[in-house]
Amino acid sequence: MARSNTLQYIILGLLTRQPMTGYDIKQTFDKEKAEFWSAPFSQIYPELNRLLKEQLISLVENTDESSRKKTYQITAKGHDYFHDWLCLPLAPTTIEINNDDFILRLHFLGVPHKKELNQLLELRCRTLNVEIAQLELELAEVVNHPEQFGRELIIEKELANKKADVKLWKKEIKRK
Amino acid sequence: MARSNTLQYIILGLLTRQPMTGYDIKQTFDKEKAEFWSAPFSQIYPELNRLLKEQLISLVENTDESSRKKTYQITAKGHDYFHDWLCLPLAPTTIEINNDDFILRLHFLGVPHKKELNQLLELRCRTLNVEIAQLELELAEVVNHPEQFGRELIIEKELANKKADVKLWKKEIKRK
DNA sequence: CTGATCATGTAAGGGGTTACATGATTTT
DNA sequence: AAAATCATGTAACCCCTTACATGATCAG
Repeated sequence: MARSNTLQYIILGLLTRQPMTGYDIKQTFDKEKAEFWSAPFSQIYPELNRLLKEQLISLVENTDESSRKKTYQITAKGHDYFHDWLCLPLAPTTIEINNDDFILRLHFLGVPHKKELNQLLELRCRTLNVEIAQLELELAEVVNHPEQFGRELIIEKELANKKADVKLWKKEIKRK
Repeated sequence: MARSNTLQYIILGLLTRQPMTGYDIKQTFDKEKAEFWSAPFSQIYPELNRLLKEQLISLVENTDESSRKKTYQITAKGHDYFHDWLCLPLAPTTIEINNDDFILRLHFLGVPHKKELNQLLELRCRTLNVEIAQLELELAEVVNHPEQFGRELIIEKELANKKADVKLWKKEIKRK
C-alpha cells in the first residue's frame, strides 16, 4: 500500500457516508476487507484521535451519557481534505496512477461521480498500457533465458492481469 | 509484501546464482524490479551485515586488496536456510498460499525445479479457486447496492485477475 | 454467572522510506 | 577538471503488527 497514511483517507471516506465509532470502522474493514485492506484497533484508535486533533472529524454528542462509545462524524474541513485527495489523480498534471492509489479511490467513486470515475478509469488505462508495453519488452528479453524462467512466468502473469484490467475498464467506460 | 523479512530470502536467492556485492544486488533490483520488489541501500547493506553475522553468507576473499568492494557468497548454511524457506509452502500441512509468498517463490523456482514448480502452481490454483468462490458470493451481495458501486468494480477486477491467473497456471502445469 | 461480544486504548518492535554522509573510480 | 557512477554505510521517521490491558454489556 502507498506510504502516506492511507488509513486516514479510508476513515474519512467511510465517515462521509455516516457517523461511526472506531469499533464500527474495524467491523467494516473485517466485513469488506480481503480485496483491499485491513487495520487493527491499535492503528484505528490512535488515528481517530489524531484526526480529531486535526479537526478533520468531530465527536457526535451522545444522547446516552452512560456509554463510553465515541461516535465520530466528518467535519467540513475533513470533507474538503478528503475530496481534494480523492480527485488529486485527476489533476491535469497527473500522467500515471499506480494500482494501490487507483483501487483506493475507485472504492469511493460511486454512481454520483460518474464523470470523475471515467476520468480515473481512463487514466488507469493509460498507465496500464505503458506498463504493458514495458512488460512486453522485458518478456522478449527474458524468453530463452532458462535461468530466468520463474521471472518469465511472473511477467506473463502481470501481463495477463493488466490486459484483463484494461479490458474491464474500457468496458466500464463505454457503459452509459 | 509479507511481514517476515523477505529481503533476506531475495538476497540469498540471488546469491545462489553468483557472488555479488550490495551494489550489484541493488542494480539487480532496479533492473528486474517493477514486477516484484525493490530495496534501498539503507536496507540492503545492514541486511548483508546481519546475514554475515548469522553465517548465512560470507565474504569472498578479494584478490584486489585496494578495493573497498565487498563481494558476498552464500554459505552451505545459507543454502539450506534458503531451500527450506523456498519449499515451505509445499509442506503437506500447507493449504493456502497468498500472492506475495507465491510470487516470491515462483521467481526462484526455475527449470531445474519443475516438480516443485508444478506443486506450487497447483497449490496456488487451489487458493485462487477458494478466493474466487468467496468473491462470487461478495459480488452477489453487492450487486444492486449502488452505494457500493466502487467496491463492485474492485471485486470484478479481482475476479478477472484471479481467473486469468488460474487459466495461466493450469496451462503451465499441463506443459511438459 | 459465564462466556461472547462490544468498546477503547497503550507498548514494543520490525521493516521500509527518505535524508544524510563519505569517498573512490570512471567517463566526458 | 568536472560530472557521473561506483561503493558503503548511518540516522530519523513513519507505518504496521503483535501483544498486552481494561472494563461494560449482552446472551445462554
